Amino acid sequence: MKVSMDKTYSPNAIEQALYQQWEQQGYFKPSGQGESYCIMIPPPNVTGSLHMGHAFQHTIMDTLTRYKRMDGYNTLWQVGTDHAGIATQMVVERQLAAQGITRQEIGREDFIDKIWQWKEQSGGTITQQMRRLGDSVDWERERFTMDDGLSNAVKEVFVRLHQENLIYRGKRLVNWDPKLQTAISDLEVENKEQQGHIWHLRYPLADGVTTAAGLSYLVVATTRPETMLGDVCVAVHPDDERYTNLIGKEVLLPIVGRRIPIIADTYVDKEFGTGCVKITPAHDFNDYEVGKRNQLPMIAIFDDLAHVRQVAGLYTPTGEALPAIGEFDGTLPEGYQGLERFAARKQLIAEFEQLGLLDKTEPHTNKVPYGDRGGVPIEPHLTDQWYVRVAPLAEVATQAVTNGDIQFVPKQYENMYFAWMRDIQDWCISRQLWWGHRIPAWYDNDGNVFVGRDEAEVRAQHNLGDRELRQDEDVLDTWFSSALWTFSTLGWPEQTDDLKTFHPTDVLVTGFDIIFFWVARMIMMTMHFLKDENGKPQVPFKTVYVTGLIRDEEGQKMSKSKGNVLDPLDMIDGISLSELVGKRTANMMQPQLEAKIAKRTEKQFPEGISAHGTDALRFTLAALASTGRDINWDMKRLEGYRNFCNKLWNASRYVIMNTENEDCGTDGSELELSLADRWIIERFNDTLAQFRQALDNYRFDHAASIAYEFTWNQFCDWYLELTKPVLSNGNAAQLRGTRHTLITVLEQLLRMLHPLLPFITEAIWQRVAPLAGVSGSSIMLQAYPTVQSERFSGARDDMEWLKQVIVAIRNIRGEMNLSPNTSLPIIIYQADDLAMQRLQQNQSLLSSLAKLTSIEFVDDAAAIPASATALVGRMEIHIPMAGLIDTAAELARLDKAIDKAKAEYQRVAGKLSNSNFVDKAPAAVIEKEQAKLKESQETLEQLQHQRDKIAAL
RNA sequence: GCGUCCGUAGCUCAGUUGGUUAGAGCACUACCUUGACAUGGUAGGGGUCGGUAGUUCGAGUCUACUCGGACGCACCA
Repeated sequence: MKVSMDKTYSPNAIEQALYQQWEQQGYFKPSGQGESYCIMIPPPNVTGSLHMGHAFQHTIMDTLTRYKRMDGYNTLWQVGTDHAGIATQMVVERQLAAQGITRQEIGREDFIDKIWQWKEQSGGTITQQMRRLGDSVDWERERFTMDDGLSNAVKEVFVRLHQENLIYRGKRLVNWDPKLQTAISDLEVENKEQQGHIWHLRYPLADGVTTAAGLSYLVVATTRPETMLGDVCVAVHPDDERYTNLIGKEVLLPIVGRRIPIIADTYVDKEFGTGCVKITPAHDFNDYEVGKRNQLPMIAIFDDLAHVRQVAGLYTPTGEALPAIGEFDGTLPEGYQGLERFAARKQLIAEFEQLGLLDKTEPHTNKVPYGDRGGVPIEPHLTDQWYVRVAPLAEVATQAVTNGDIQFVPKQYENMYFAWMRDIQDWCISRQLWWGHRIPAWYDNDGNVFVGRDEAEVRAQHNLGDRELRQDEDVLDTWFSSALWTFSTLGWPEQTDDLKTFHPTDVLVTGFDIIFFWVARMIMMTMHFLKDENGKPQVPFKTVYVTGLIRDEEGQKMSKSKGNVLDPLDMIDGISLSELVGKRTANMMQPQLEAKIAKRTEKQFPEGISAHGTDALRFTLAALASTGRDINWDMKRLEGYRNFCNKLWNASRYVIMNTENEDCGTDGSELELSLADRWIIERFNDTLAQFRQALDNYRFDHAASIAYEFTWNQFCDWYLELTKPVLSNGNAAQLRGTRHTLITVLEQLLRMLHPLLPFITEAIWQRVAPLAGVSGSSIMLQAYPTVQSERFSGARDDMEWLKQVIVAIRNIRGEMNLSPNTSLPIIIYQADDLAMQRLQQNQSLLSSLAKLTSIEFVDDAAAIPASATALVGRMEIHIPMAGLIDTAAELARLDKAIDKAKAEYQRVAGKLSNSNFVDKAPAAVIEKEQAKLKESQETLEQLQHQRDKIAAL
C-alpha cells in the first residue's frame, strides 16, 4: 500500500487498512526462527470492552512484541478472552429481567445457550478494539477460557489436585453474596467503612447466678444483634476477674429461650466493650474459630437469601448435620421467620428494648464487608464448598520470586506478593452460578462424592454400574481457569511443541490489583503442573511488569458511576460532545447522576474530542508509563504527541521530496558525507543505543522521550535544516552523500520507532524503503536496527560546537529583536586554530542557519566596530551594531550576562575557598571546580570589557 | 495498627550509584504566513525540589521525625 503524503498526517486514512494487511498476510504469527519470546495476554472479559487501562497494557505488550519480533526472536503474543463467570451471568440475567424473565424460569440449559448467544453477539467488540490498537497478536491461536481445550485442562487440573488431596469439599463458613446467591473468595470482598451502631444487650444469667458486681445479667456488645438467634455461648477472657466465677455457668438467651454456656477464651479482649462476647459460629469468622476451639455446635439461622429460616441448620463443630442440639430442634422464633436480615435486626432491637434488655446503643464506626460484584453486604454463611489447599503450592511459588526466577518490575510489588503468600487462606473455588466450568464431581443418592474427568470415568473407576449419579451443580471460580492460562493456551495437558517452544513465557504485563487474584495463582498452578526435563517446576513467566492505574485528569479513578470513563477508541477516532455525553450517561443505575455527569463532561470537553490516531495514543501511554505508578490522564499530552506524529510525517515528506527520483547513491557510487551527515549518523547511533536500553529495561517513558528528542530536536530542527544548503548548492557527490544520509537515517529511524508507532512508521516506510535501497513487504518484519561502533566522533564534536555558534547568534537576534529576514555580518575574534578551522570549513552551513552575509576574522581588537557580542568558549562573535542595534538594549543584555557570570564566579569561588571542600572532596571534583572558576572569570572579564566599550560610545 | 508508594515549574511528569547553573511536554510572553510542517519556526520568562532536623566538603537524591495524598493488609464483638 502506497500512501500519498498529504501536508497533514491523517491517521484514519491509513491505520485500519494497514492492520488488515498485516493480519491477512499472517505477519503476527511466530516466525518459527530464533529464540522464542512469548507474552500471554491477560484475557479480558469476552463480553466487555477495552478501557484505557487495557490500551495502556496492550501498548506495552505490543511494543515489546514488535521490538522482539523485529529483533529476530520467534515471537508469540498469545491472545484470548475470559468467560468472567459472575459478570457475564449478571449481564445476561439483566437482559432477561428486562423482558420479565428469570433464569430459573428458562432453566439452566437454555440460560447457558443465551449466554453463548450473547458471547457471539458481543464477543467481537473487544477483539475489534484490539485491532484498532494495532495489537500484533496471533489471531489464529485465539483462545477462550470456556473452549474445549481449556475446559479439558480445567478438568484435568481439578482431578489431579483432588487425587493429590489438594482439593477437598467441606461445609465451612464462606463469604456469601446473598444477592447473587453464591460463595465468593476472600479476595472478592471489599471492606467499607461505615457509620453504624454497637448495641449492648443484656443476657439474663440462669439459675439465679450473679456477676461479681451483683448483676443478674451479662451485657454483650454487638454490631449484628440479629445473629443472637444463633448464639451458642458467651465468651469471656479467662483472666477477667469480673467474670471468672461465671465460667461454666449459663445464660438464658432472651427471645429464643435457649440456655447457653459461658466459656473462657483468650480471643476476648478484656478492654473492649463489656468484655463479654456473644459467639455465633455460623455467622462470624472469628466466632467460627472460637466455636471450633471449644467444640461448640453451630446454628445457622439464615437461608441463601439471608432471610431468617423457620428451622435453623444445626451442625457439629466440624460441619456434620445434627437433628437437634440438646432439646433445641432448631425452630426459630415465629415472629422472625422469613424476615430479611436487616428487618430482623430492627425488630430484634425493638423487642430487646421492650423487654428492658437493651442496655444501651452507641454509634460505632465499623468496616462492613461488601461483595465487589453484587454490591451488598456479605453474609458469612455455612455451606458446602470446594477448596484448594494452597499452602503447599504457595511455598514453591514464593521460592520462585525469592530466588529471582520470577522478577517483579517494579520490585516493590514483591513485598505485596510475599505478604499475601505468607498467610494465604485456602481458596474457595466453587461458585453457585450456571456460567462457568461445571465441577467434575458426581454424587450418588447416599451422598458419596466421586471426582473424575467425566461420568463414564467415574463409573468405571469406582465400579458404580448403573447407580444413579448426578453432577455437582456448581461451577468453578473464573480465576481457576485463568490460573492455568499460560500453559492451557499452549495445549496442555498434551505435551505440545508450543509448550516446549514458548513455555516458560517471558513477561507478564498486568495491573497490581490482580497480583493475588491471578498472578500468584498462576505461579502456583504452573509450578505445580509443569516441570522442566530435570523435574524442576517451571515458572509461567520470568518477569512481571506491573502497571499502575489510568486515572482522570483530577486523579480520580475512572468509573461508570463517576461518568469520567474515557474510551481509547474515542481518543483515536474522536467523538462529538453529544455522543460522548450520551455514552457516559447511558444505562445509568442512578438517573439523578446523569445531569451531573453531562455537565461535567460539557465543561471538560466543550468541543468534544478530536481524532488523534492510534499512534499518538500509544506514544502518550508509553510516555506516561513510569515505574508502576498511577497515571493521571492528560489530553494535552495526547495532543502534543499527535503533533509529534505530524512532525515525523512532514519531515518524511521533506526527505521523500528530496530523494524520490534522485540519485541517492544506493548503487554504490561515490558519496561525500557532509559534517552534518556524519554528525546525524553518529547521533542516531547514540539514540538507538539509548532507546534499546530503555526498552530492555521496561522504561517506556524514557524510550518515548529519547525518540521525541532525537526526532524533533535533532533530526528535524537541525539536520533537515543543515541539508538545505547542500541540496541547493552541493556537487554531485555531495548531493548523493546527503540524500543517502537523509533516506537511510530516516529509514532506520522508522524501524526504531515502529514498536511504539506501528502505523505511521509502516505507512512512511513503504515509501521510504525503496529509496533507501531496502526491500521487504512490511516494516514489521524488518530487522531491528543494531548499534554500530562509533565512526564519526570528530564530526559529532565539530557539529555540536557549530550549533553553539549558531545558537549564540540566534540568541542575539532574538533578544535584540532583529528580524529573522535580516542577514547579518559577523566578526570573529580570538578564535583558536580548531575554531578557525571549524568555522572556515562550514561557512555556507553557518551562513544558512544563522542567516549571515559574511564571516570576518580579526586578530586586532581595535579593528572591531561597536557590536553586540556573544561568547562561545573564549571566542568572541561580534555583530556590528551599525544602525541595527540599540546601545541601551545591548548594555542591558550584557548586564544580564554579566550578572549571570558573576553569580557563577562567586558560587564557585566560595566553594573553592572553603578549606573543608578543598581538603575532603576528590581531586577530580576540585579540578572541575577550578576549571569552572577560570572559565567564569574569563567570561566575566570579556563581557565586562565589552560592556565598557559599548558604554563609552 | 502494620506495610508500600507519592508530594519537583501553572498542569502532566523525568531526575540512574549524593558532585556542573534541577530537565521535558503542555500552557505562558515576544517576534515570524521562510518552499517539510502554524498539529509550525526563533527567542524568552517561570521551580530551591511538602516541612523540620540531621549525616556529608557537598543532599531533589541518604537518615529521622513531621504534614498532605493514594493504596495494600489486619482489624475488637
